[in-house]
Amino acid sequence: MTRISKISKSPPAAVENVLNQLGRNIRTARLRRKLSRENLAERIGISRYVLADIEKGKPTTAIAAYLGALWALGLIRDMREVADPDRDEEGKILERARSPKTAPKRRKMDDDF
Amino acid sequence: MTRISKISKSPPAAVENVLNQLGRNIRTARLRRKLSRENLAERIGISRYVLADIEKGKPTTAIAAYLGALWALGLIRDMREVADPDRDEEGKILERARSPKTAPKRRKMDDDF
DNA sequence: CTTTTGTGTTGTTTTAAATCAACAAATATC
DNA sequence: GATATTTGTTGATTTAAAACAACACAAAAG
Repeated sequence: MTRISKISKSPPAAVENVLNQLGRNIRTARLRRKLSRENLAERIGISRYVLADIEKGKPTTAIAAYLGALWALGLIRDMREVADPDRDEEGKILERARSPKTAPKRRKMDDDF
Repeated sequence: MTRISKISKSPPAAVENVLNQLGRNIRTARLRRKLSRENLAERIGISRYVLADIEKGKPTTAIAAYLGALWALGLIRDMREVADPDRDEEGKILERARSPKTAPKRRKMDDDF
């Protein structure tokens, strides 16, 4: 936000779709649990306006607000596998390939620190 | 965000863990693909500074930036199942239960519009 | 009908997110 | 060794996200 990024101003279709779907899913989960926006927003620690933005799939909203919604709804577990290195088959192949000069590669460790 | 939300200032452990893990996963995927921060950031449409924040798991960064990173790395598909109503067993049970007075319930439709 | 609750909208204020520049440090490449 | 690239950090600027108030409307409850 602020100095709004290109990715937020006009996200690629794939990102926009995920965002809209996520917002609708959060709304569905809220209604199923018979929670009002105000009620759920309070549990998350945000205002009802931000929760409304989330349900609309607003791109510029802080990721913590989205994750907080999932958490408050008991759905945060769904995030655990996202981008899991063990499931990143393409990445594993690229790593295994290790072609002599694909790019500058600088860090010795790949996993973390 | 400004007027920093409680959820961003001090996220619950579950949210913080997901955030840190997600950042590390994105970093791992980037390194496997031998992309520099600047290179990947350009593809995403953000600055290298924001990508650095993402890899650190910064809570206040726009969700579109995170999703853009996943998209640019070919990992956006992992987001499609998050909070999927079909998988929300607890929500389905609550909906089926329909106890006489659990909350004010206001909207007729539960799925979307 | 009246009251209550939930939601949508608009405008205002606050304030920190995103960017950029410049430098230092680390790593890779030659 | 020297050079190029990547990354980290710090400080300054820009600007829109988040909160808030106030209103209207819808739907449910009395």
